[in-house]
Amino acid sequence: MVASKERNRLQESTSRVRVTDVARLAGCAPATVSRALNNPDKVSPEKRARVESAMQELGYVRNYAARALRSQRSNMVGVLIPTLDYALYARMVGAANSRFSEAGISTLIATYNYDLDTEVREAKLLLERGAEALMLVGDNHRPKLHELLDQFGVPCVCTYVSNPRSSHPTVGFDNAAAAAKLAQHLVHLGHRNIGVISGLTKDNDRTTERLKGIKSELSRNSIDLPESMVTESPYSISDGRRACALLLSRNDPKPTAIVCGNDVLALGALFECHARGLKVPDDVSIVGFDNLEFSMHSNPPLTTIDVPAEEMGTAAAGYILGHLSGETVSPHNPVKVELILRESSAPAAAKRVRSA
Amino acid sequence: MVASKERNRLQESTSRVRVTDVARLAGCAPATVSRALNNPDKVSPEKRARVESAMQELGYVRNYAARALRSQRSNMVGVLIPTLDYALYARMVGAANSRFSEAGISTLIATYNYDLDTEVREAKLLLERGAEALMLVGDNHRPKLHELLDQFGVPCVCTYVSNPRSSHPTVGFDNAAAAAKLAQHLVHLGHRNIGVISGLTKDNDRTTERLKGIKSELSRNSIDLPESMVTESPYSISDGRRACALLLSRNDPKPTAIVCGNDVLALGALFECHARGLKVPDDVSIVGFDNLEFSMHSNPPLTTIDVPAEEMGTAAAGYILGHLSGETVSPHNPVKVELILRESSAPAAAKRVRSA
DNA sequence: GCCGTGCATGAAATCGATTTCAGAACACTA
DNA sequence: TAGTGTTCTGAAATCGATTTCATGCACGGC
Repeated sequence: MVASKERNRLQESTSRVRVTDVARLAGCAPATVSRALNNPDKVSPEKRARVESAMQELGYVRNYAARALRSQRSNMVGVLIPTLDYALYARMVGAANSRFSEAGISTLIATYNYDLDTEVREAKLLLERGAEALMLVGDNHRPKLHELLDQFGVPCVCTYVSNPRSSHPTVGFDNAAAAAKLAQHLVHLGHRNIGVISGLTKDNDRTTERLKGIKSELSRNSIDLPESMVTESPYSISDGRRACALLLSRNDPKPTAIVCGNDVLALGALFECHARGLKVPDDVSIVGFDNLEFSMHSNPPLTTIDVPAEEMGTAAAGYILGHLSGETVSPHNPVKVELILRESSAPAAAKRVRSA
Repeated sequence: MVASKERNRLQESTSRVRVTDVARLAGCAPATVSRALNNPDKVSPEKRARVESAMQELGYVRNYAARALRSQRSNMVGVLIPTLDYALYARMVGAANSRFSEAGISTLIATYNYDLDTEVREAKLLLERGAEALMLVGDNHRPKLHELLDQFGVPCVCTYVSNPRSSHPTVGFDNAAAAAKLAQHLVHLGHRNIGVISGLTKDNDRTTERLKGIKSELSRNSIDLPESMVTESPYSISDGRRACALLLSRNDPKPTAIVCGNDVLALGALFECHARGLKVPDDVSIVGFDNLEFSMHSNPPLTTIDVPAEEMGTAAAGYILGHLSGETVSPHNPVKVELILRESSAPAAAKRVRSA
């Protein structure tokens, strides 16, 4: 019988069921229905039961637009990332989304393809949509973006970076320091001719910082890094190959090691070396960044920096949720990035031994 | 002066600027402001200019909740996928999102981790949020989900599948046929002992269909596929390795070829073969599915089925946009999947020659 | 010179849930 | 028993933009 009633109702349902309908059936005021929904413990158990069964019977579903309008809370947050094509961003968003979802918050997603002006436009849209907070990537944004955020009184959190001096909350790590660690590792192995395949640095403080970290570490060790040993490349395997080919085509001092801006580039470099008959790590050491899934399986497995994408996503979401519920949350949340030593890097000496 | 005014206003702005404020400054009615925003050509150029400058001056930003409530249009669509961890889904969502974004539509994202009951819950949430359409993956969903969709009168599109008989619009391809093509390729190469590493088939019609396609193609060729030659595995490289190890541990007739449910599993299989000193494709042929970025670079490059994720995302978004703007759009939009022949598959004979 | 047509405009109703405010019912204390 | 709280409830105002409906105006045809 309930089933038939329901079928009936579905067909009738040109106009949606509203709180007033539920209230009528439950014999109470709309206000009570609303309370039963939002503060169940403020409603007497009997009334609550009546309301609940009325909702059930009518197939009531909330209208969040109305709710958002009146309560001034959208229960949505915006996630603004460069692209979903890069696994680490996608995974970070996935993790954040799970966390938000648990808290009854929906995720609005927007991408800006590494273009900061697009980022501003998308951010504005997210704010108009009522996003209660914004999750960003990096700490380098147009001032306009922060103006908007201020205007709306909407908090944000910058992921993938850690900068205690930043006026914006961050969840991430020090890209320069992490990259320096990588460079240091190669230096300790005795490499002196080091090439760099950086990600594109335009509008991207993560790649910029990584490059800076490498440069400063090398100069700290009085190692020269000529401009011709540094290339920039988009994040794709093929581009990594191309960039590697470029570095290896140098005649003077060929690099005995190459630092890559991420593992995708490193994988490309690995392939290029194979293709040229260069042995990794005997002839060239290759190190990456990010520790993607395939990196432990590549041939040879990649020495890299492990970046805990899921952890960052979860932590960023946690920060936002805490902030939204009025808790005092520490604005700077570093995550640990680790140097993962695998077989793609080895002492520079090894090469000399081989060629001897 | 404008700047100082603006700064002032920002500080004052405890209460947000509304259409009535803009209207007052522009010397017109709120209705006109609304029209200037939504149907610019219904407003005289002079008024429009006045309104626009007033909006500029006050820093007006729309309140989409109010707009959505009154106009019954949220300008949001929901994207409901198993996970963002798998590159193909992420890329598909990215492409769809770009298309939506161009059309002024925002993307609400939700994941259900391959669990159809979670999918229903998340779908309900998206609908409550006002999603005007839902983009789904696969054609296998709980009836409840479609009931909800019907109740709300919200259209959906199922991606990754193509099934003209389905009552729901689809954008994708015939997984069984595509997988059969893969199997056929191996059969044509003379393989008779074929192993299968399938993705998990629970609640997943794509993997189920692929497995079905392989089975039927083999049986069509009178090739036996014992249960012990079929394993299921989550989508990770390590799991792929494990599954491959399992298949190779068979003693009786060892497989001379392995069909994998996707390229991640295939890559795992490749690694496992290397580890065991088996040459691919001389000792074992390995074929994958999806044509991920790394697949053309693996060693050897993978024979696989190319699945155009971006194209699917764009097409699905296109379908939804068309449907929403009242156009009559064809409900079934197949995308082309191609067998990509690379070096990971070779005639079965090659093996006998080697071992001879 | 008059009337019908069409366009720009404004006043006011409206979308649907939440929330404020005030009142009722009840319990508990002095 | 009166007084003081507490808890539950309902009526009505409210969030902010859109949209309907009606009006005024200009224009062109007859």
